[in-house]
Amino acid sequence: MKTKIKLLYDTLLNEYGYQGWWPLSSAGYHAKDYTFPKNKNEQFEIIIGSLLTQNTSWTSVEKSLANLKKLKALDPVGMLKINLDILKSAIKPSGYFNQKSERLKLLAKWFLENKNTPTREDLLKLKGVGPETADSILLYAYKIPSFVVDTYTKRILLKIGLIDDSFNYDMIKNLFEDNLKHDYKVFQEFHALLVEHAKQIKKGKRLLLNI
DNA sequence: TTCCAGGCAATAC
DNA sequence: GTATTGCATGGA
Repeated sequence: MKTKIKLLYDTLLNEYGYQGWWPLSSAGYHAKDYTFPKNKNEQFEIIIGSLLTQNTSWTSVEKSLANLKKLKALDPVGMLKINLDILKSAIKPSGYFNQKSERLKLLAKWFLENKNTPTREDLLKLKGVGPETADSILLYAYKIPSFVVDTYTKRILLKIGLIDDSFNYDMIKNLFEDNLKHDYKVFQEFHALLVEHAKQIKKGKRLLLNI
């Protein structure tokens, strides 16, 4: 028998289709193509995108990424070299630019010094990287099946009654990971689908799914 | 104008 | 150990 989690996945996929995350400045969304990132620079772009998108809309992040690209700071070496004040103005659209600029610099340094695939614990030691950002980096930059839980995820599960308010980040993460095959492609789609669904609900275009 | 957006760290209690 | 607060911009 299918768990409610799997049913939710099938329903969302049927409703919205493949999401093609993580969007990249060069390739954009890339539905059904799970070969990204194709190189170290794309991997780094996902990492800094995951930091920039904290508590900020993706459209704001896209502006910041475009600014960084013009300044040749969308790769780790360029990020390390760029003047701090110029960096701050480049990422201004994403908010929290004082904190984020410092953390981007540290991420670039870390990325260049550590060539091996990081563990979740490695990532959580980095300044500005909490549970969601760590899982995003693992899942989208390194293709490791680590489920990403964001505020949307919790809100949707609450709404359909799969959890109550006492569930914390790790409990929700485990709920998904215990009920799904550990396939990074499924984890990537599922998280992206939850975000899309939440956006549709906010726009008032979708009602509660029948699950 | 107020609220919130693909959170996290520091501080308060 | 849990709860609260600051961080900052831009669009609805």
